[in-house]
Order: sequence, then structure tokens, then C-alpha cells
Amino acid sequence: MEQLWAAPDALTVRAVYEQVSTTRDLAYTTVMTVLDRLAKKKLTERERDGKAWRYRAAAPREEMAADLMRDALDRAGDRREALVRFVDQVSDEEAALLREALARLEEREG
Amino acid sequence: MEQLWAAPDALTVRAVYEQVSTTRDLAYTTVMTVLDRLAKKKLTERERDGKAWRYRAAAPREEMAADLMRDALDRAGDRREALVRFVDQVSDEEAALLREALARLEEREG
DNA sequence: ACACATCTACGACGTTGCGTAGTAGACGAT
DNA sequence: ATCGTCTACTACGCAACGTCGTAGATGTGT
Repeated sequence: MEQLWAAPDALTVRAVYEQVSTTRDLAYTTVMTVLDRLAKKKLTERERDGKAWRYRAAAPREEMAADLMRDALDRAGDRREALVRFVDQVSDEEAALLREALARLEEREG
Repeated sequence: MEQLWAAPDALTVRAVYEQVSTTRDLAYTTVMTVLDRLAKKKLTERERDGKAWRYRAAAPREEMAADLMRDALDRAGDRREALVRFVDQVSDEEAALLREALARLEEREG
């Protein structure tokens, strides 16, 4: 159900429901429950808008992916080894992106 | 239950059980079931040894971590963005390890 | 004021994965 | 024959998840 995050931001339940309805046949309440549960898990934030709530992804997809990568790395034991294996798996393009990201980091940190 | 992988390799159920018993109070059959389930999920391989099976981790902890990192990255949408965020989260030491791993990769690939 | 639509809150049900464990059956050793 | 050791199969409780229904509050049109 995470593809709700593909939408821009701060949507009302109704809006998400309409959106989702185009591809899946779900009840309005189902969408609501999911949104609520995600909010409870802090994966989503919500703010009042009159009677209704507006939900917004607490963090973009990319941040979530990064968090998951961190979690995975933390379970590794030998982080060096894990990182080596990771870059081994990665495509050339991704390796280039990684180098780029690291370069940018270095530059920022001085 | 994954800390069974801390052990070296190719252990019989009995051996794993003995090992685990030192820190946790589990039934022999419990260990067996867990091993069996892990085997079904291909996280472990087994080979006959007389009547019994010997189990071996299909991949070391670090490989598993690397796989998880890959999975996370694949769910990112914008991989560049995800990698940037990832290196942002990472400690200095880990960033260094990453650079090292990338350097090694480059060297190997030419 | 009343009916109707729209929301939220809360509970419920089935499925799945997991940790734990018991029982049954096979087989070798004593 | 009886034990001990193994595997295979089944089961139970629990949590998470996807799905949804019902109840109650509140706003809107006539």
C-alpha cells in the first residue's frame, strides 16, 4: 500500500481513496485504516483540515529506502564486509551514483 | 534466531541445539523446526550426514545484509536520491569503508 | 428541523510468518 | 526388546497486515 506515496503531498482520505480506486477496488474505510496505521507507525503525518485529516508522507520514498539500507547494514556484524559485498552487487551506474554521493558528502564536510 | 549463523559452518541439529542451549532454553525440536524453515526459505542449505542433516548458512550474514540493502535500494524510485540520503546517514567510518570498497571495485574492474 | 452525505474512531475477520513445542515413525546401539 | 536419536508433520499463540463494517459526530441542502 505504499504507493500512496507516489502522490505529491498532504492528501485527504477521500483524495487518496479516489486515487487508489482507479487501480484497485478497495473500500473507503480500508484506505482510512491503512492511513491511520501508517500514521501510528510514524510513517505518515496528519494535520487537521476542517473535519477531515490530511495525510502526508513523513519522509519521501527515498528516505525510507535509505533507512532500510541502514537497518540492513546494522545487522551485518562486519560492516566492511557487508559494504564490500553491497558494492559488488551494485550496477555500474549505481556505483557511479554512490561515488558521486560520497564526493558530495566530502565536499560538504570539508 | 539468526544468530545461529555466528557458528562456523555445516552443523548438525544436535550441535546447533547444544550451542543455543548455553544461552537459551529451547526444545530440540524447536531448533529443528527453525532450521527446517530456514532451509525452505533457502537461507540455509543442508546435506545428509548419515541419518542426520547438517545445516550450513546459505550465505554469510554480510551477504544477507548486502542483499537487504539492495532490496531497499530497489524500492527507492529515485536511486540517486536514495543513495545520497544513505551516505548522509552513514558515519564517517562507514563512509570511509564505502570509499574503500568502491576503490577496490574500480581496481578490479579496471 | 430533518434527511443525507461525509468523516473519524473502533472493532473484527482471515491470512501469513514466526517462535515454540509435541507426537509419530524410522533406525541403530545395547 | 528397549533406548536414544533423528526426521517429518502438526499445532498453538501471537503479532502484523489487508480488508471491511458499524457507530457516532458533524456539516449541507431543502
